[in-house]
Amino acid sequence: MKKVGLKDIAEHVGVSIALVSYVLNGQAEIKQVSKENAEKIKKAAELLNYRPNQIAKSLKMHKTHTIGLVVADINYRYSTGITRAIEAEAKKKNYTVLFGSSNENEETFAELVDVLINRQVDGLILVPVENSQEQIRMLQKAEIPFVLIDRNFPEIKTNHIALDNYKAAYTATEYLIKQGHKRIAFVNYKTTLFHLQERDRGYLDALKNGNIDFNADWLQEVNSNNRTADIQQSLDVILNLSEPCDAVFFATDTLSINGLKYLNQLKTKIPGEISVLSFDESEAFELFYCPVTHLRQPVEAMGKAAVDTLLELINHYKISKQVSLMSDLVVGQSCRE
Amino acid sequence: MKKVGLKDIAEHVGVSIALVSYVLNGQAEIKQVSKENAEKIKKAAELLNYRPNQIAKSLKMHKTHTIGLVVADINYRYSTGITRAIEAEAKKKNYTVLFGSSNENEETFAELVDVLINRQVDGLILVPVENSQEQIRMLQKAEIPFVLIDRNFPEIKTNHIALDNYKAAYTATEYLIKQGHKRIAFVNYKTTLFHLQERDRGYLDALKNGNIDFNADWLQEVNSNNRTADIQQSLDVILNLSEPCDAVFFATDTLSINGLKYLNQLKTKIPGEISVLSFDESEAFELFYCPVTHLRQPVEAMGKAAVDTLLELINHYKISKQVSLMSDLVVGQSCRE
DNA sequence: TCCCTTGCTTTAATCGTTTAAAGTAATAAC
DNA sequence: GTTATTACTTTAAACGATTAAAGCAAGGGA
Repeated sequence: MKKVGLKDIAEHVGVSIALVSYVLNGQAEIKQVSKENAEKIKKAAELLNYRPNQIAKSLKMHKTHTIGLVVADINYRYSTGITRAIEAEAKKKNYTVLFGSSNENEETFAELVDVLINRQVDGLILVPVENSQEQIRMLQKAEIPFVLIDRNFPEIKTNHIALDNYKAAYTATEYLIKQGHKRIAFVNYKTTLFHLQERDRGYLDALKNGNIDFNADWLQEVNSNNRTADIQQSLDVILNLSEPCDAVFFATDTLSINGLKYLNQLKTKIPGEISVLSFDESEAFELFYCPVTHLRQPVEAMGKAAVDTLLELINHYKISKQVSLMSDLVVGQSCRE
Repeated sequence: MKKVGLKDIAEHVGVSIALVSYVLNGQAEIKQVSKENAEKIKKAAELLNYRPNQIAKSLKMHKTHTIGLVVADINYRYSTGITRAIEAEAKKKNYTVLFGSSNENEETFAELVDVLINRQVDGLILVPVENSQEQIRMLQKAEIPFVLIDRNFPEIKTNHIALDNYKAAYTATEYLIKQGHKRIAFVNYKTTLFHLQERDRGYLDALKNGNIDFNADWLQEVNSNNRTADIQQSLDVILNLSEPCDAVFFATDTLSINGLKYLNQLKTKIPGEISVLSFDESEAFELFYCPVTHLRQPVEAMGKAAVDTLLELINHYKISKQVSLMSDLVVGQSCRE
């Protein structure tokens, strides 16, 4: 079964290709196609099971109705959430999503962006990886519409959608203080990523405003390529201080999962011996013996905002938009009351 | 910054477009392009930062170097695993993956397949949903290269890659019997999907060959759109039989997670009061108080097999390939020793 | 001198669409 | 009875690449 094109329909009906195109694009009225022909053309298209060749259309129209999405790691819960949200929103707007996962790797990220551009995506939604500033600047110079999501670089002015990480971390820490915790640890990645540093800042400010004297041992930094061991070491430190911590706040879900696994191993009782609070949610929390109190990101809203912003950019509204969203604190039973 | 095309390079160097095309496609030798020009052209391409327009190329070549992937639900652990595997393998072969999630919905599935075909993907890798037989037959009639993965319809002869579900369920059940269990329940979805029915068959045959008299109450069927409640009811049944079950085998990870949550709620001790075995793994198992014994699917091998098979089909080798893979039994501590 | 290679380059058709612009009857206006 | 208008329809040039086929010098052989 060979592909049927406009030509086939035109021949079948006995009119020109142009007429067929007009009718099938809903321009029958404006181009004053006779009702008779319009009818015949529609029937023939149906009969021959015509599928427009989007490739040809894209070439002519300089629009592919495709947006490219690069997430940091498809294995993150955040990634599947945001992918789903973006896909759903894009579909509503009649766009297709081409997507890839950089696995937090700079080269892979650059490659993916390249592939997507070569495929003529109309725009990009990106979760940038560490040290991808040059790549981002390149996109700006090339005037390719894009919006950053989840993360951004404060030194580069971009359109981006992100959580108010400072406030989120602040709120969570404040919550722990209100619950009566006096020695709150924070486990974060050692990173140059702004959004994670903001979480540090929120944590520290909340302590200060809560009149808690910060002890440098409380802020533990984990190296992402030595995660498991580093987390264990971090927890060993905060549990064995002369005054051990009574709460630990993990800066991401991956940190939480690893941390909780180790705490399980140590048979540390939660929240009896230590309270636990996590940034981001995880499917794994569902089966933990006590529901983990965590910050939930509004992925649907983020996805929608990202797609909306990108489409505005694509449609040549020269806009500058920085959307900052709030997280919800989902109270479980992993923090002392 | 406007897009640079072959024309721009040609003008810059002062040659024809054809020459540029030859050189940039590595046909310099065979087309006997002078070294001088070849050199100049390559330099100019670099200088102007030329990116070939894949759309135009695709239109001419009738090949997009894109494969379409439709998974059942991006939230399944299996989906992210297989997506990753397929992406990686496709990348090696220089193909891009366009993907979508049907959310187990028949219409969404059909729509996605349609969109992908309109985008002229070279072929499709599909996890078909229930009642999508017509859609599959349509693809065969249209001679569109595709391979089914994870699931297939025995009544339609297709190329497919799937687990040997019968053997996997058989092996797992046999394992439970060897561990001394006498009353083994199996919780599965109520479904017409062949691969899930095969799991039933494996379970039943293992019981028979293990000389265990099957009790109809042991095989519980859950309605997927009333999952939570149905699972609870199922567990209530098997736990409250005059002779309660001493093991429960869940047919999928989603069933396991829901089941374990309920067992947690009931404070049923695992494996003390009941042993648990799960098909598929889940991130959630990591934080369960005892590691869950489960069957692990070889997603990497499946992804590779799917891509390989599809590319063979695309390259006009008219093949018929049904790949059946084995799962591993990952022994945890959720089954009585 | 004429023709045939050889070595290199250009011309032009093509892929399947879109869409200005031009063409063509029939009807209306003067 | 011309000319204008209306109501359609077709022509043909794009879009940016690929690639047969044709073109064109310069050198070699007769």
